[in-house]
Amino acid sequence: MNDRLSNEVLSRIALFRGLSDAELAEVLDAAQVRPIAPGESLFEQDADATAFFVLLTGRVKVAQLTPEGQQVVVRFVGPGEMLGCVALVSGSTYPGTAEVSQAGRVLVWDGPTTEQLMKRAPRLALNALAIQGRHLREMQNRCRELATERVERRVARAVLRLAGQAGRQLADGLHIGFPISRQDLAEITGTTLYTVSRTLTGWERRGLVALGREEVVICDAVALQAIAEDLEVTLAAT
Amino acid sequence: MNDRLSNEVLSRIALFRGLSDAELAEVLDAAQVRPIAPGESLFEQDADATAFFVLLTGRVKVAQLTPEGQQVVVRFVGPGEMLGCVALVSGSTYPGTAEVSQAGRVLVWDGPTTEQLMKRAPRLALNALAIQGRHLREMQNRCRELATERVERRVARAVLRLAGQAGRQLADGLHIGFPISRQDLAEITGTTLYTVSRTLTGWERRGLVALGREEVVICDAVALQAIAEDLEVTLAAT
DNA sequence: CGGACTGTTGAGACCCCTCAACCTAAGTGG
DNA sequence: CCACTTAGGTTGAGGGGTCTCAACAGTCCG
Repeated sequence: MNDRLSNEVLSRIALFRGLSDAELAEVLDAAQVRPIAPGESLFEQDADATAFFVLLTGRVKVAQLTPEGQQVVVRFVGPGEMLGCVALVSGSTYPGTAEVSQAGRVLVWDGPTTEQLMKRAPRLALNALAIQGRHLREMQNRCRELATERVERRVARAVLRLAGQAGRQLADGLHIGFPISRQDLAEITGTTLYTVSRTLTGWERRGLVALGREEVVICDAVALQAIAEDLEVTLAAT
Repeated sequence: MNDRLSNEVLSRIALFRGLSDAELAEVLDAAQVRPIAPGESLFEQDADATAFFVLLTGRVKVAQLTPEGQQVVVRFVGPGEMLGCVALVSGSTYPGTAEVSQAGRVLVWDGPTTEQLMKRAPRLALNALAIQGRHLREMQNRCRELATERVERRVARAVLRLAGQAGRQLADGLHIGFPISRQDLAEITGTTLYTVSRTLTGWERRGLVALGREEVVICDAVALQAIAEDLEVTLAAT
């Protein structure tokens, strides 16, 4: 089955870095390849964790639903990233729901297989640990931002981060590579779609961004960076 | 050196669960035991990660400092828990500063040794992965709380969580096992010490808690739980 | 063409932060 | 043992950043 997976794709999967050819072959042999379609869920919040995923292509949104019905986006997953690792070994439940937003393909392993593979190829476990550590660090940073920073700065950071993850430079500016609504941005930054809308409109008036339906185009990345970072330039424009 | 570590202590260390006696001996042989004193730092934020710790006894507070000088508490670490795992394999920097708040002892390994041990005993890596996964899930929950919930509820949750971690039931109520200031609670919940003080005083008037210097005693855990959870009882007291 | 979804904008309220003053308890040194 | 210092805590007044609610506009789609 691994003849269908180009080396070029595999080499960009951080989880597999440093594995020997033999180990890689064993891991891939144990995997299933599955197509995923928009709207589909890879897993549901609070369901028992039964599978571990690596996204080959496409895009997935992982979100938590609060008891009151509010959504909070945990993260956006792009090609080459892993999913469902939190519940991996501990045999617990998924902390959120993984909804496919762009079609693509995933590699899937079940729980016992994953554990078995990691025991036979410790490199795999170490890679997973390192990647998960990066996720943990990111969540810590998000907590710090939520606790200490104003909404405008959080939105600026979120837009820049998304552009960094999946940005494409076109003639009119830096586009985010997938549709993203005001509601999505609100759920990422922990605010409301109203406040996001006001913030973005304000930036558009100052020429920092261009707006569209489910679209944000960054025109002046430097100025956005200034809002996101400490540099309170506040050059009394207008 | 492991003759100085009682089996009773070792059995409570989640990281070592499921290791064979031989593996455990090898891991412990590679470790250094170090006493730690209040005020001391196990590691500093943004310093290159060089060591991995397991806390045997004592208590450690891990906090992030924002560029503006505000502190955010990442977590409190108690006996048997591991520290510094985020930077472990990835060879990156520590995401926060680990300050000792109660004297005790730690086990220490350096980076290469840790990696070596995990390769030889995959169970160790899997345990670390599971524990770190739990931490990640907790951070996700905290983010959700910060993004969607009122301060009073966040403080209630924090107090209950701390009591769960290190609570001791005495005659006058459930004590948190270590001194904790209003400032600490503010840094945990992402608010200010003023708001924490007002919230706690309000609870004290209603008989839910008793307050002291760097001390909070839970008198009515059920009522606190009601504030922390959805159950807006709001039984117009007074 | 009508409905559903996404986005914008205004008005009002309120939660919470900020600043300031003051209080109490715990150390400290003469 | 007492003045002094310091750290932790409380409380009040005021202002402002965001949320909430509501109405409306633009866009996509059957």
